[in-house]
Amino acid sequence: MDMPIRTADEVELDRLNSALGFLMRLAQLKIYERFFEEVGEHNLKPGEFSVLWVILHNPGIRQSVLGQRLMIKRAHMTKLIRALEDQNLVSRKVPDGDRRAVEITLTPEAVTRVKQASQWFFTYEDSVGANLTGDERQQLTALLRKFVGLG
Amino acid sequence: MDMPIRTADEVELDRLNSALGFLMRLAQLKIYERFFEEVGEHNLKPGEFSVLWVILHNPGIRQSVLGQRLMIKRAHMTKLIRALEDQNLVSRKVPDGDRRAVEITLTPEAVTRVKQASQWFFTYEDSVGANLTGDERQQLTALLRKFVGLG
DNA sequence: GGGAGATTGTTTCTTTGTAAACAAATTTTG
DNA sequence: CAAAATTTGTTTACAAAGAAACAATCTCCC
Repeated sequence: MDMPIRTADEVELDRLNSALGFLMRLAQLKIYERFFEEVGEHNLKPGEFSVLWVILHNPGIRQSVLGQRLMIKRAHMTKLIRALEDQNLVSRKVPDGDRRAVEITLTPEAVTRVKQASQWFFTYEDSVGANLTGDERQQLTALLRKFVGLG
Repeated sequence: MDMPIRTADEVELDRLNSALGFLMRLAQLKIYERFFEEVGEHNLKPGEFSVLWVILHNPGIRQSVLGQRLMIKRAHMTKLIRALEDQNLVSRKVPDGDRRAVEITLTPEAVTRVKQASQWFFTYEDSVGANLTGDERQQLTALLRKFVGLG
């Protein structure tokens, strides 16, 4: 009857079961967890990789713009960029036009490194959602892209 | 030509555009951000609410099981529960059967409080994904539920 | 041209969550 | 049954991320 639950599967979530925010959080945690199981310490974390990837494809991008697109707060971006600079992966340049801003570029080493890292990164990304059919995966990415407003 | 990007919309994401993990992270951040815009400080954060909600529907649930279901690590769960206990929202009991475990129950005050909070919480949850059609929203939740292995 | 206000990045402080080592109780197994 | 291994929760130390206050620069508008 009122026996306390013993296993996670028996837990009653009630309305939480169809709450989008809740499901999304669970999904993201699951992905993140799997990432470290599969990829382990590849010395470039997913967050760092995506920052470097975007800089690779948008050389000279400004910190603020990078942050807006990746939803990283300015304060945090400062730390990320400095960490990358310390590893000699990016260089910062204050443009003449606007001396408040900072434009970021990859160092040559980083270009090589990121291209190489992209292999395992996207291999992993492709394996995410292996418990869905191809169609479902396709649908899911399309819906998410619309949801976050990426045309 | 090589003009640096100026606005977030122009940023080239390349393959990141269809990377499930990346999109999921973006989606979750967007939800979280909107949460605080809309709900503000409702003195119960989304994480706390979901913990309390699950305890409400599974009285006497064990910390470990709760953590497994909500993907909260044991160390963190300890802190969450203690914080809730300090607010007099939950009570802990070591069961006779297994003296390592801790069974959690809501206090009567918490029952009232959670039921009340559930009104704004689920109102918010329903508003998440307002830029999708009803069908799309439905699809998305179904896909996420399958993805995380619920039901 | 010269303030009023907005942007951009940094710094400092705090919150949130994880990792690793531990203690106590339980289960497994030889 | 007793030693070894596992589970459960806690503690301590640390990393990731955000908030608020700040300084420098730029934009707008009179």
